[in-house]
Amino acid sequence: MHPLLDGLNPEQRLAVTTTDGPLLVIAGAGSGKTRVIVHRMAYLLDQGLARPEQILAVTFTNKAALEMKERVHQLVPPTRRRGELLVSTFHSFCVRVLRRHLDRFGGTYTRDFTIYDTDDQGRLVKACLKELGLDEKQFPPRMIQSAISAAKNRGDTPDTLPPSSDPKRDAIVRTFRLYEARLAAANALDFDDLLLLTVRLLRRFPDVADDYNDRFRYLLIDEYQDTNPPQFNLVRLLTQRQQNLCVVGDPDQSIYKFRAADIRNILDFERHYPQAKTITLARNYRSTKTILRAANAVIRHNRARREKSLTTQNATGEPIRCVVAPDAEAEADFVVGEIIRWQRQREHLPEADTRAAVLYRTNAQSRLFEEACRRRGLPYVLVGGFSFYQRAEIKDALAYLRLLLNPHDDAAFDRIVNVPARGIGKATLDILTARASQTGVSRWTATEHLLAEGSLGGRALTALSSFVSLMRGLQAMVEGATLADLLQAVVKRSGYLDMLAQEGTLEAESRKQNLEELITAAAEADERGESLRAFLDQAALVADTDLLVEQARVTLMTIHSAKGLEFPLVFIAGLEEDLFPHARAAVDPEELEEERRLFYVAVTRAKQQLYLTQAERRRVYGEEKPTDPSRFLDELPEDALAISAWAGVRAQTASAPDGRFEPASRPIGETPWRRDGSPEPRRARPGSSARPMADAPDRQGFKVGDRVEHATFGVGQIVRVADGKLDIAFPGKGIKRFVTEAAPLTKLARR
DNA sequence: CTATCCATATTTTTT
DNA sequence: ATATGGATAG
Repeated sequence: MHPLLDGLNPEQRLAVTTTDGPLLVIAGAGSGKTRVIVHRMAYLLDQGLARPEQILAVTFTNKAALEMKERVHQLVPPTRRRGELLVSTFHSFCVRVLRRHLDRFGGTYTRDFTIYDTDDQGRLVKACLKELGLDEKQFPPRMIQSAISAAKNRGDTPDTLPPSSDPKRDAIVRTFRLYEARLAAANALDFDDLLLLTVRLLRRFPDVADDYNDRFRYLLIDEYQDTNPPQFNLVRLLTQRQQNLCVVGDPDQSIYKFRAADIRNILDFERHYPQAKTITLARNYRSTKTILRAANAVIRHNRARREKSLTTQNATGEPIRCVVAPDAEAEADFVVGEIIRWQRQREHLPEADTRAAVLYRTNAQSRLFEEACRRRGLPYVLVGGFSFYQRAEIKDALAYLRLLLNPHDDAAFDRIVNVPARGIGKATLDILTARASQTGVSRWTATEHLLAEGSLGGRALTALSSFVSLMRGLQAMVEGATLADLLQAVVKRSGYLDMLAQEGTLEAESRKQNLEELITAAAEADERGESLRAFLDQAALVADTDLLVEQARVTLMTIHSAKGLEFPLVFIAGLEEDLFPHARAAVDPEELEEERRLFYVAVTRAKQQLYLTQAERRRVYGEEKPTDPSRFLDELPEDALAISAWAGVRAQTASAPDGRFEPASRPIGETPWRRDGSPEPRRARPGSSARPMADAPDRQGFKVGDRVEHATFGVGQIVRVADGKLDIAFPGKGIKRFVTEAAPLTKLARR
C-alpha cells in the first residue's frame, strides 16, 4: 500500500485518492478530516498530479492554514514540493488577488487599498448616520452595520434595494449608499468587500479568472459548511475549467450564520456539482463512547438535518460530570480546581495528554476564569477577548502607518488626527467633515484644500498644518527606512510616547510596553523581508486563534474559537437559559438549532472527560439574577451523566483554613472539601476579592498577588512562586514563566 | 479646545 | 460593573 495511506480507514483512503472531479466529504466531528485534507495534498504532490503552486487549500483561520502546510511538508520530501503550496483563508487569498489585480477596475479602487476591520466599519457607519441626520437611538449603528453586511453578502447594492416607506429600511438603504461612497473615497475595503470584489473581478475579467483556473488544478476547502454566498461564488469561479474540487465539512457544525454562512452550500453540493462523489466519515477517533453518545443525542434534537450518527471504537470513558455552582465565581473556582486536580493526577503523562480547555458562549465570561486561574496560580492562555491587535495604542500606531500608505484612509485619519491631542477639536473636525462630504473627497484631501485656501482661523490652521507636516515628514521615510525604524519614528515624532510618559500611570506604562512589543514584531517582519503593506494586511486579518499558544496546558476561549480543536479535558461553562442558548437566539427556531450545533461543537471538542457547569445565580449588568438550567442539559442521555437531577442542588461555600478557595459546589453525593469540622466561614463578600495563594515569598520578596512590571511584557500579576521561578499573568497575553534572578522585573504598588 | 463629571446602555458568536 | 458619550466648566 502507498505509505501515505497507511493508518487511514477505507473511507479516508477513498477521500484521499479520489482526485478526479468534485468530491464532497461529510466529515463528522473528530473523524480525521484535517488528516484527510493533509494526506490528500501530500498524495497529489507525491503522485505528481500537481505541483505545489497548482494546489489551493482554504481553511477557516490562518492558524489552521499554517499548521496544515507544515503537516504536508512533513509528509512530502522537499524535492517533491518546489514551488509554493497555497494554504490560506478565503480572506487572505482574496487580499492576494486584489493586491495584484484591483487596478483593473480602473475606478476609485486601486491595489493600494486599505482594509477596514469591524471597528473601522462601525465608526464609519456611525459617521454616516450622523451625516444623514439619523438618530442613533432609533437606528442603532450595530444593527445598521449588520444589515448592510447582510445585504452585501446577499449580493445587494444600494441601487438594487428599492426605496422604502418603512423608515428603518429607508435608513438602512441611505446609510448603505453613503457608507459605500465613503469606503470608495477612502480606497478602503471592508471584510465583505474583500470577497465580493474578488468575485466581481473574476467575473468582469475572464482573462484573470482563466489565469487562476489554469493555475489551480486542485482546490480543497475545509469547513465548507461555514462558507457564505460570496465564498461559494468564488469557488464556482475557480472551478470553471476543471472541477477537481474537494470540500470537507460537517453540516452539524455550521455555526456562523451570523456571518452569512449558508448551510445550503454543503447540503446542495451534489446539485451544484452533479458529477460529485460523496464520502461520509462517520467514525470518530477523538472522543470516548460516552461523550460521543451525548453528542449524538444532542444533535438529534435538530429537525433540519440529515441523519448521521458517529461511532467510535474508543473506550467508554468516564461519565459526563454536571455541576451546579451557587454563582459564577464559584463555578470558575470549581472548574479551575478540577483542572488542577486532573492535571496533578496525570503529571507522568506527556503534556499533550493533560491539556484542558474551558469553553463558554460569550467573551464576557472569560474574566471570571482568568481571575480564578490567577488565584490558584494556574497558568492559562486566553484566546480572543481583547487581543493584542485590538488594543487602542496598537491600533493608533497602525493607523499612522495606514495613513502613510494611504492618505485617504479616513478611518485611520479620524483615529489619530488628534491623538495625541494637538489642538484639533470638534469644531475644526466639523468643518473638515463638511468639506469632505460636500466635495466627496477624503479627509486628507479636504485638509489640504482648507490649508491651501487659508480660510481657517489661526489656531486651527497651526494645528492642522503641524499634523500635515508631521505626516509628510514621516512619509519621506516610508521608502528608505525599515519597518521598525518607521514605527519608532511614528511613536516618537507624533508625540505618542511623550503623551504616555506624561500620563505617568501604570496603564500608560503598559501601553508603552505594548508599543515596544509591536516594534519588535515589526523588526521580525523586517527580518522576513516583509513590506509595510504585508505587515498591515496581516495585522488586519489575524484571528485570535492564530495567536494561540499550542503548548499551553489550559486554554480559555469561546466555543466559536474552539472549532477544529480538541482537548483531553473540556469544561463547558454557563449552561443556563438565555446564556446558552443565548437569549437573542432562543426566539427563532432556526437560530436555536444553530445554538444547538454550537453546543454539539463544544461537546465534541472533548477527548476523555467532559464537564458541564451551571451557575445558579449570575450577575447580569451588575445585578445578580437567578438562572434556569440550559434546555440542552435535558437533551443529554441521563445515563451518560454523573448526576441527573439539576434542580435544587445548592452547595454551601467551603473555605479552607489556609485561605485557599475550594470549589463552592460539587456534584451530588460528594463530600465537601474541609480539613476540620469547623463551621464553614462565609465566602468573602463581592468587592473584597479573594485572597491570593499563600505561597512563601522568595528571597527577592516577590509574592503571589504582587503587581510587577516586565521590560517586554508590561504590567502583570504574579500568580505563582516556586523553585526560583515566577509565573506572571499579563492581561491579554497569558502567563509567562521567568527565572527569578534573571527576570527584568520591577515591583509596582498595589492597586 | 480640553478635562471632568454624570447618565446611559451594554453582552452573542468572528474573518 | 464598566465603557461610552454627552454636557458642562475651565
